[in-house]
Amino acid sequence: MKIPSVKGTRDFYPPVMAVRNFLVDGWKAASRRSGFEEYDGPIFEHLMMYQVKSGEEIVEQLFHLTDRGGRELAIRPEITPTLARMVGQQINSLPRPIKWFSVPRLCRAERPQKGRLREFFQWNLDIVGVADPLADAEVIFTTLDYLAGVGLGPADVQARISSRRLLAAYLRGLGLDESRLDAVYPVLDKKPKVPPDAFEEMLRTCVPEEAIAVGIHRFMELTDPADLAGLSLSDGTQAEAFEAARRELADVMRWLDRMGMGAYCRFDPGIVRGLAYYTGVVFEVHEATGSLRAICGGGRYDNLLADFGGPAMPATGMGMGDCVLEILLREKGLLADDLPTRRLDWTVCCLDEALMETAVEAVAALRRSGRAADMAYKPAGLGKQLKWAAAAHAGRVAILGREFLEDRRIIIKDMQTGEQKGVDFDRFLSGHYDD
RNA sequence: GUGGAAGUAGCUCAGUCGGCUAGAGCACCAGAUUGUGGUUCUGGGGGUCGCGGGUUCAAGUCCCGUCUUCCACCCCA
Repeated sequence: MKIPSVKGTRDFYPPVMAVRNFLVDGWKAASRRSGFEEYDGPIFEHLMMYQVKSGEEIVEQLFHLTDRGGRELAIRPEITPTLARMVGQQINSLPRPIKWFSVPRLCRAERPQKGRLREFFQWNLDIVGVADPLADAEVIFTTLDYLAGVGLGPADVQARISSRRLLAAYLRGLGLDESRLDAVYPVLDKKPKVPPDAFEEMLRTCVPEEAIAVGIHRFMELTDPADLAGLSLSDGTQAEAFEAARRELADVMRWLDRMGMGAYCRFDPGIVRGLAYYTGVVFEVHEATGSLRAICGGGRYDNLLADFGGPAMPATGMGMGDCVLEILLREKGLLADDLPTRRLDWTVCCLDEALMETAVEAVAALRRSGRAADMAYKPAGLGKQLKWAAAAHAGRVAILGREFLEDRRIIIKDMQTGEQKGVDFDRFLSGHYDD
């Protein structure tokens, strides 16, 4: 009986695995360049962990199971709750600042579509314990540093940055009650994604008050953060909060400019982020034409640790999935379609059955010395073996043939230059591989 | 969860009005090739035509169901 693969999953055959490694290795390298440390957690957690801050619908999109002890568990759909748990458990002994990254494998029981599967990898960056806008800027910088490193310029991708705190202060300042904010966020989040009149209708349904709706429009149409100063709020307390959030956002933009990423960044009041998760600066990186879904998203979530029963602790972070990124890189021609699946320093060509033992000895010696080396299981024509060596991206080839039978010499061929020379096999075997 | 399209070799696909033993290219394996690199030529393996049912003398082809994939919604931590 033939068993099919599971809906929304991928098989990573070596060439596909090479692509995945290309993405993951790049993520890890960028993280380390910015001083982040790697962590990971278990692939499943108590179901409750995801019910704490999520609604029914999100729980429906979890793969959940009951273990033999009756525990309700779920495969992780994100790693931030795990991070919050891990940090909370050892908060008093962890050196600060906590700058951690991870590339977890995540699962969500959603319907697969372009740029979204049921199992995927996601690069996560988080800085815990730093309220300074410099930390937000550093998360965004590291994200952009990676994207720049794989060849995406400011004409290809743009970081759209805004602030939940700014928006909240503004909405309260317009007279919108605190309790209604969570209902308004998803509507504003939709603005760039739906036609103007559809947005208008959603907004009016949610905010019937003419004056408030007009005020929201004024805010949503801004493009220059400097214009924020021109928005006046009659409520003194909110005006103060608004001003504080405005400075904070301006600081983030200023730091990013200093970090050489100014061309990638712009203020976009349409960046709200769907759920009531974020508390301050929020951002998304989009492909310039906006044809794909967001490449990544993140922001400040100062309440999350406390929500998970930990201490109050400021935090800011980012998540980037592999699916959309791969589509984008492919579209832009930035993904080689022949990434090597292995890279050998040496292959050994054995041309004579009588030399098989010597060939195996040579391969093993190379391997024991730390070099990647391989050989065929049976002697074969030199042409065929060189073809195989080229396909395996071998740097050099050691040829065991008639020279060995004559006077124990082997031929070493450099596959880049094509140059070759004869060397004494015993000298070679005693460690002179690179002479 | 809703709607649309598609499923034929490992991959990309052809297969006429329902009619002969279901084909091509690529890939893979072997040989030509008994010592020099992704060339060329020859040969080979590989198919329950997604699966199940129906109509028919006859189904890859028509009908129904189902599964999977892709696309658009819902949602997006």
